[in-house]
Amino acid sequence: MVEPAKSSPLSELRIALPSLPMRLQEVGRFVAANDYDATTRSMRDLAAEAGADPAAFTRLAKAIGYSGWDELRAALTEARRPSQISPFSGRARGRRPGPNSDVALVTDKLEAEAAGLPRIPAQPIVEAARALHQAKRIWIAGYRSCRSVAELLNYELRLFRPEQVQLVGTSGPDDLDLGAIRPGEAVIVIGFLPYTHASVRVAQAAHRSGATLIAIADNSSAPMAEGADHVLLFEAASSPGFFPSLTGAVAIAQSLAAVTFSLGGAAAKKRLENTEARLAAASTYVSEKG
Amino acid sequence: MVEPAKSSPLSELRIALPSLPMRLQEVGRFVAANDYDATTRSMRDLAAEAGADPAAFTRLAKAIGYSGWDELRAALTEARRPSQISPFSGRARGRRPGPNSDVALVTDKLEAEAAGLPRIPAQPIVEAARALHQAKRIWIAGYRSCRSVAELLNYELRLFRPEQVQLVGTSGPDDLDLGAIRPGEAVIVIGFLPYTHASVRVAQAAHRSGATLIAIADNSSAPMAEGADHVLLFEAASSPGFFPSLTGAVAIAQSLAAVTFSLGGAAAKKRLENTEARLAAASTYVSEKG
DNA sequence: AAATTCATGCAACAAATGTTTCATGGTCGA
DNA sequence: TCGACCATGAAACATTTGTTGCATGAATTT
Repeated sequence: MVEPAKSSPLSELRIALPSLPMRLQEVGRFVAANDYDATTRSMRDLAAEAGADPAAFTRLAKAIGYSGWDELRAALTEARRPSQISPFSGRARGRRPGPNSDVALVTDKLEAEAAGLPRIPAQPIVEAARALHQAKRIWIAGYRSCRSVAELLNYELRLFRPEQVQLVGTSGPDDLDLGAIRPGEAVIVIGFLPYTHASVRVAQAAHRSGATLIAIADNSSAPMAEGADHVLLFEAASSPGFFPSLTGAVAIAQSLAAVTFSLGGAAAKKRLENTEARLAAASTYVSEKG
Repeated sequence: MVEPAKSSPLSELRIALPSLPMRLQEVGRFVAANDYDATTRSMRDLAAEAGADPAAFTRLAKAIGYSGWDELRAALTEARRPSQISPFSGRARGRRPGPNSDVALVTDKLEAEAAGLPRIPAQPIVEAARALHQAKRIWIAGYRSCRSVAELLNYELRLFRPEQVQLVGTSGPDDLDLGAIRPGEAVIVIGFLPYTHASVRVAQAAHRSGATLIAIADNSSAPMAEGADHVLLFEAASSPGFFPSLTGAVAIAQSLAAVTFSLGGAAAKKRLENTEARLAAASTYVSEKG
C-alpha cells in the first residue's frame, strides 16, 4: 500500500515558490531555510530578521492555501514534531504465521534498534560521566529486566574503580543501602515503563540524601527521572517485539563506562591493568594459543 | 550545597521538581513530558490541556530561576534547536583532547554499534529459537560481562516459561548444574574474547550430555562454539572504546526471546499474561496515572 | 487558638501577536 | 499615455498572550 504522498507544508511551499511575487519569494525562502525558527518565534520577530514586512508572512501563507500564518505555522509545527513512537507499530500489524515471518521479525527488530542508537544524545552521557568521575562512591540500581544493565555497568565500572562502585541490594535488602547514600556520591537508576516501585524509591532516596542522581530511562517524565541531575534517554519501545528493547540502555551504559574510564586517565588505566593481571593469574581466561 | 548541573533547562526543571509545591510539580511534569509542545504552543493552551491555571506556568518558570515563562520557553527552544544537536556534532572535528572529544567518542561508538546490528544474521537466531521452543528445559550461562546478557535472557524467557529456564550457577556451584543437564534440554552459553574457563566447561558439559548447545559469541572459532548446534555471532570489537561491545549480544538475546515467545503461541501468551498479572497484583510497578 | 505564611484560582492588565485596511508606487496592456 | 491591476510597506485593528494583583483557603507556627 502506497501513501498518497501527502506533501509536507515545506514542500508545498517550495513548489509554489517560483510563481510567487518577488517579496513573497524572499520570505518563503527565509521560512524554508529557517523552519525551526518559523515554528518557535513570532511572525514579527521573523520579519525583523528577514528584513521584511510582517504582513508578507500572512500573505505568503494565504498564497499557498492556508487561512493565515497561524495555520501555516501549525502545519510546520506538526511536521516537525518528533516522531511519536507507537508501541503497536510492529506487533499489532497482522503478521501471518509462516517460515519467513520470524526472520522478518528479527530483521525488523535489529534494524529498528540500530536506528534508535544514533538518536541517543551524546552530550548528557558525557556530562553524567563527569559526575561519575567526581563521585566518591557510585551506587547502581536496576530491577527486573533492567537488572542486567545495572549489573553490566557495575561490572565495567568495577574494573577500574573496584572499591567505589556498588550495586544496590547486593548486601542485604535495598533499604540498607538507601540509608548509606551520602552527598558527594552518585546514584545511577535504570528503568523504563512499567516503572518499579523499588527504582523510584532508590531515586528518591538519592535525591533526598543530596547525592548526584543519574537516571537511565525511556522517558524524561519517568518517575525516577524526577530530581535527577542527569537523564539519559533511550528508546525502549522503538523496536517490534514483545519486550521493551534494552540495547539502547546497554549502549548508554557502555558509553558511560567508557567515558568515565577515559576521564580517569592514567590512574584508571593502571587499575584496569591490575585487575586484568589478577584475573589472568587466577587463570580465569582461556589462554590464547597460536 | 552542590551546584546543580545546569546543562539544559529541562534538567534544571527536573532537579527542582521535588522541592516544588504540588501544583507546580504537576505543571512541571507536564512541561517535562511535553517539552515540544511547550516550545510551540501558547501558555494558555498548555494550561488548558494540563488542566491547570495559566498562572502556574509563570510561577513555575520563576520558581526555577527564570524571569518568566517567556524566558523558560526561550531556553527550551534553544535547547531543542536541531542545528547544534544533530549534524556533525562531534566526528567531523579534530580529535584533540578536550570537552568535545568525549562527545565524539560517544557518537562514534553509538554509530559503530548501530552499524553492527543489521549485520547480525537473522536465520540462525530463528533456528536457535526453534530449538529453544522444543527444549524441555533451558540452561543459560554467561560470565563476567556476559553475565548481564545471560541474566537478561533468563529474565525474559522466564516470563513465559517460568519452570523451564534456569541460570547456571544460581543454586550452588556451577558444577552442580552441569551434572543435571539432560538430553532434550538446551544450553545457551554466552561469551567472547577473552573466554572464561567456566563458559567453556559449561559448553563441554552440554555437548557431552547430549543437550542442544547454543553459543552466542563474537567468533565462530570460540572454544565454547565447538560442538555447538547453533552459533549466533555478533561483533564485540566493532565499536571504539575500551570494553567489547555487548549491544550485539543483547540484541541477539532479545530477538531470541521474542521469536521463542512467538513460537510459543497462545500458551506462551497466556503464561506471560499470568506473570504480568501477578506482578501487578504485587504492586511491583508504579501505576500509570492519567 | 490566633496569627502567619503560603499555595492557588480568578480576573484584570499591559504588551505582543496576527490580521486587515489603506495609500503608494510600479508594471503591463490597450 | 492612460487606466487597470497588483505588489508592497506602514499603520490601525481586534485578539491573544504572558503577567500581576487580589481574595480565598489550607497548612504551619506562635
